[in-house]
Amino acid sequence: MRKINTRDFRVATRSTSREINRRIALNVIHEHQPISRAELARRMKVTRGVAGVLVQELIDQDLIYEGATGEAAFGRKPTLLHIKSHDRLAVAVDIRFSKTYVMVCDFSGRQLAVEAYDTIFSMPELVRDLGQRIRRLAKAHGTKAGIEGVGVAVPGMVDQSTGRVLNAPALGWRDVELRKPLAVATGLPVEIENSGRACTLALLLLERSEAARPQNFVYVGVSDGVGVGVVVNGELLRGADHIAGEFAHVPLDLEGPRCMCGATGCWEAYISNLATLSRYFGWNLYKLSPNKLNSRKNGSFTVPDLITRARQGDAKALAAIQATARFLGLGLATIVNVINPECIYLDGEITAAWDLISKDVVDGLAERALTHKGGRTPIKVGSTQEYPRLRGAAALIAAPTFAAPRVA
Amino acid sequence: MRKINTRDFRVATRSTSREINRRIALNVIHEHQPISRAELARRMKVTRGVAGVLVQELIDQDLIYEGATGEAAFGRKPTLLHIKSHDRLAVAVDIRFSKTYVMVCDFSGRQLAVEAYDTIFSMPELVRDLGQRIRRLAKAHGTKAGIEGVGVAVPGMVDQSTGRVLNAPALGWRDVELRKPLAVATGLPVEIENSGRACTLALLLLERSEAARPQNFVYVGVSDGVGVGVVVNGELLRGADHIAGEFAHVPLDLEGPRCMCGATGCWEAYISNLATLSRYFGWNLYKLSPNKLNSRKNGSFTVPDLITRARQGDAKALAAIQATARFLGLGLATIVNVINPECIYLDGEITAAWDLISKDVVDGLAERALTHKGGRTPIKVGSTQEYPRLRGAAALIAAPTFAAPRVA
DNA sequence: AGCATATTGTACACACGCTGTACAAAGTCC
DNA sequence: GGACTTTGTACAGCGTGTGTACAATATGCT
Repeated sequence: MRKINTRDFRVATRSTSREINRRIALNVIHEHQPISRAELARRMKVTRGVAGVLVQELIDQDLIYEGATGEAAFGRKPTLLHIKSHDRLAVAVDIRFSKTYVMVCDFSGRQLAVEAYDTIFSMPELVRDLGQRIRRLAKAHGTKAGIEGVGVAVPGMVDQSTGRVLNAPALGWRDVELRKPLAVATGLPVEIENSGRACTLALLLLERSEAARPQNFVYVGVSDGVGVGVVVNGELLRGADHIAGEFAHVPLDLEGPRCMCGATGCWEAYISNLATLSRYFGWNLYKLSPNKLNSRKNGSFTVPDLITRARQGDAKALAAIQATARFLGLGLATIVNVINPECIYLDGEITAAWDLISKDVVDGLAERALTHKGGRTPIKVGSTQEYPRLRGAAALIAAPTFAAPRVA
Repeated sequence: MRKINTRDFRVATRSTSREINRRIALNVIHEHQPISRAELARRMKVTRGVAGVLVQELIDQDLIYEGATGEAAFGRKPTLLHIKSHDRLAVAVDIRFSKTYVMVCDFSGRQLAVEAYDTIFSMPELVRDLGQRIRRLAKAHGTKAGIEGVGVAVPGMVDQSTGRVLNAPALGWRDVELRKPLAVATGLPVEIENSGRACTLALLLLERSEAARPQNFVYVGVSDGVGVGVVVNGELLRGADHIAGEFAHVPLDLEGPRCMCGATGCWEAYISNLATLSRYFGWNLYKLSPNKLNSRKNGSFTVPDLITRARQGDAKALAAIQATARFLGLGLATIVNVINPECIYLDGEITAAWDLISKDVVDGLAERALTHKGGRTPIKVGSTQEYPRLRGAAALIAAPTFAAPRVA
């Protein structure tokens, strides 16, 4: 039951129905490709005539193509339709504290080239360097259609409408303009987004492996920080200023350990990789300044190393991981009580130890979930794909193709 | 950018455009009534011809009517259109720990009759009694069109799709079926909803006083418990099992005071009326059992009394109220960081002391808000209407008239 | 080979809905 | 009374889904 926005609505014209149905057809083809016109018509519950017209228009728009002839037990054999994603290219950029990754890929996420190098933090230099790399990569790998855009994933809060990075403590950025200068330097459309939310977009709009992907889910990526993306009714929750979904800084305890954001007791301060390592090494996060927190992350001992020790029988290592797991579950309970998603996608280094921690996570979740069913919200662990952040960045460019047209 | 649900979509038919535009017209008329066909056409940016047809259909559906002739400086005078709400009636029910309220009202929320009586907690009796009252009221006040439905607001979690009350600790209900038996007892359609969310629906879809009502906002009602309703993109956040938006039980401190829900440290346990009174009287909520918590609420000394004492110079009373205000603000910060609404509607007894507490609330909010702008999210205080919960209950019946048609 | 059967894909008449133009109705100003 | 303005309706035109018909293609059986 959605309210019509009486100050910003779209009246239906005589081409609105076609726009809607064309987009539905594209999504059905995307999910069930390869698929024939007749099968499309059955799934859409329209006549084959209309399906044929919709398909022809999508072919004219270069969004799909006719592939080989399919098999059928009886009757005329169908011509199968496919999404045209192989020769549509995007550049994906993932800027992290340690490294910056740049990838050229097609709209299905297939990698053509990947580069990684030490992140440049100062702003004019970063744009100049990144612009040169992207132009070089575009020249080397661009098809005749060229690169259609640059998607950038950043560990921080981004006003996606203006392309400004509002606050990225891990990079030391505050209210930095990035989209416009990078667009000028590359000559391409640029989209910037928080890395967790970019991953969420990739899950929502590009992933087609899992047939039953829900319209309401939450993505949680635990790494140096905690990135969260919320999908409500098939739409990424953005909020009034495009900064919604920051569950990472919801407190578990107002007087808890210091967080990189400056506050205390944030969920992130309990479950980030740094927090897990701190438990093992006995660092006192309550007394560290935000600057010193950052320097700790440069250590050579990582969470995967900690998991290895836990598997080798180091009881302290196991205890540290399981303590994180409990707090992870307690924070997920907040997400479940507030968003009530169909499922939660959990990603990050610590998920490699899922067999060791799943009980603690689920127990923590059930402990504070308000309903029995909420406490049993399915948690799907680990990304099947390499470079989830880069896929997310690419999704920023590729996803709008499949989005529903705005109506009413 | 919304994803099309490929397992549950609606293809546009040749009447879809008309459905969309008719509903837009209804909403524009609702917001700007009285309004002429020509003015409607200008606001919708369609020709007067189409507007005329849409209006005729809405008249045929008995949703609007032609009123008096309006004034104009030049030219032919317009016939003004109005929403037909006066002879469309609903019954609203508000079940609370202390009293149960029943109201007959029209679709604009205008009261025709109100009754209040001690709440019956046991289930077959409640339905029998309520059914009798509603049938009697319907007979006394029903027009020829009759009553169109019964809306019930309950302090607890409700699966609005099945009409079951999943958990209402204040009433001692757990997984209670209410909609179906009440529908049988009254012979009317019945809708059940959490009281905070019902109020939110009323704000979203019925209130037309405030021209600039946002599409993204949060309602927070502080009373015996804390009711929260979240509106995202003009739609009430419901979640997979219709239990989303429970910010009341997000913890401020995992080890905090005992809450009626059974957990500890919930926001509600810091800011409910009981929590405020406990601060003044020195009750230790950490050590009280949930049962005893309930009995405390029966006391004759209320928050309004406490506010009176604070205004009379009772420093302890003022301190208790302001401590609540600070925690109120800290919890609002979580809402702002997670939902990022355009504004927050705050209601409840304590808002009568807004002049005494606004600074503490805003300071608490700014303290943990992740962005400067988020920390300054406008807070709109107090309901202009009497019986906000009853208006919310009525909205359950009246609101669907104005909802956007589902498309794609 | 020839026919019945089944499925795919296209064509066409028709109904429905928005668009743009024209015009009658109604009222003000000079 | 005539020029002008605004409201409300009528109508031809075009876009789009609906339903039916039919050609194209392939299998199975006689």
